[in-house]
Amino acid sequence: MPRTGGAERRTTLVEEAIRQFGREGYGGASLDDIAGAVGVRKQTLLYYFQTKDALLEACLQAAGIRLAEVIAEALEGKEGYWDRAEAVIHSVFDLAAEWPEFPMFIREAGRLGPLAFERFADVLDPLRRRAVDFLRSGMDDGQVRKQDPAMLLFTLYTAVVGSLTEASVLNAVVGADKSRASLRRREKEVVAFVRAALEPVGER
Amino acid sequence: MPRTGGAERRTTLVEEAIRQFGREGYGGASLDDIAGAVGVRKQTLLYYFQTKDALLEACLQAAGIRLAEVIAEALEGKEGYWDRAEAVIHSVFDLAAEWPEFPMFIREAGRLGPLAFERFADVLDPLRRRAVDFLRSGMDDGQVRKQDPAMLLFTLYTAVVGSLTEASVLNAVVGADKSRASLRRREKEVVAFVRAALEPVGER
DNA sequence: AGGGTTGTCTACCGTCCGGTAGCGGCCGAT
DNA sequence: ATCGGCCGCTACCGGACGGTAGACAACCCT
Repeated sequence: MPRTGGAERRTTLVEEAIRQFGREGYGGASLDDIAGAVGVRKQTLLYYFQTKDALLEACLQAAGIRLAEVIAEALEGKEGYWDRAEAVIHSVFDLAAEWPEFPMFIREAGRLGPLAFERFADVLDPLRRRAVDFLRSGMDDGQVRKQDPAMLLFTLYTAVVGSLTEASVLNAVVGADKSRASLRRREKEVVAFVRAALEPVGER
Repeated sequence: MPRTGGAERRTTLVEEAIRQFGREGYGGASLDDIAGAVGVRKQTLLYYFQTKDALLEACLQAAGIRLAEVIAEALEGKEGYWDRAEAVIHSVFDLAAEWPEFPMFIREAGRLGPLAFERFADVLDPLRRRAVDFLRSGMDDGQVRKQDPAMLLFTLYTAVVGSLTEASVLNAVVGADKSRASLRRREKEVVAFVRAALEPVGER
């Protein structure tokens, strides 16, 4: 009933949609529930986004922008190969701590097929290129183990996103707990793992 | 119309359900489609599995059994830490090559919550324990970098399953192709990555 | 004051989906 | 030959969901 004003309502709806798409999956989340969670009727949601697919696209773009911001901010003023890699991982874990459904949503985006994922990835493309160049020059400098840099980036991605999204597996394998402390432990593990995988022979 | 005989029909339905649950997700796959794909009506499916949930449970158990078989077979006659780890990864990639939806289904199982995942993981629990012991003794022997073995197993899991399921990401990051050769390349990458992450200081 | 725009609502539609009811054919045992 | 269970079918139900139509209220501009 209260009129909140267009732009604000839009972003609230997108944020809630990301939460629910992440938790329930795109198919599993209903417009009714998303709208209800922000205190509005489905038809109001459909006023802002003419179709469920349009809502998804808005979510994908918003997620891409948000992630790009977070990573760019983490890179500011960081020097040295390892500092930068660690800062990126840390920033993503921070984002996941404050917004647990965010990585889930990204994984769901991948599941929805390449077209959907591109909407998200396009925003991040400059960062992707930067990361590949970063890894390649690290290899040239002898600070990173030599390998295909794009493939390495993919593997790093899967390790980070996986450790943020596979809660059930974590529970079954390790005996999880959902506390923030546990998240930090996982971050440390991923950082150690990645560091070990990155460092070249004789660097330790 | 043709009567195929109970047990055979059951397994055919389960296999098709795993395919569709993997591709479309649990919510996205319909009983009509699953039944239709094996040439039978939905009501016949419901004759074998009284409810969609029961079908899911059968799939989870079947998937657990299948994976346990594949891994156990891969471990037969293998000696040495690295041979065994590599053999397990290879066997999982082989399974994924012949049945691409299988890893997708496992990931979906994780998404459906701890209860569902346990149905799958319980079958694998002996192997899980074996893997943890294996990693721990490798650490004691100085053949594996020291760390929390359960956590390490989790990270290995995410790296392998991630690289098998995040096709859209692979496409966006590397410029994918879905050929079998590309799968082998990814396997080599994961093996190299894991090896680098496992080996202790000064082992190279 | 009043007309257009913006935002939210009620009411409804068509479709799809999981699940129920119940019929009928095939087949082996008696 | 017939009877009972196994197996597959047609027909249907109730509910959920995405989306449409249109009323109505608040606000803004002139």
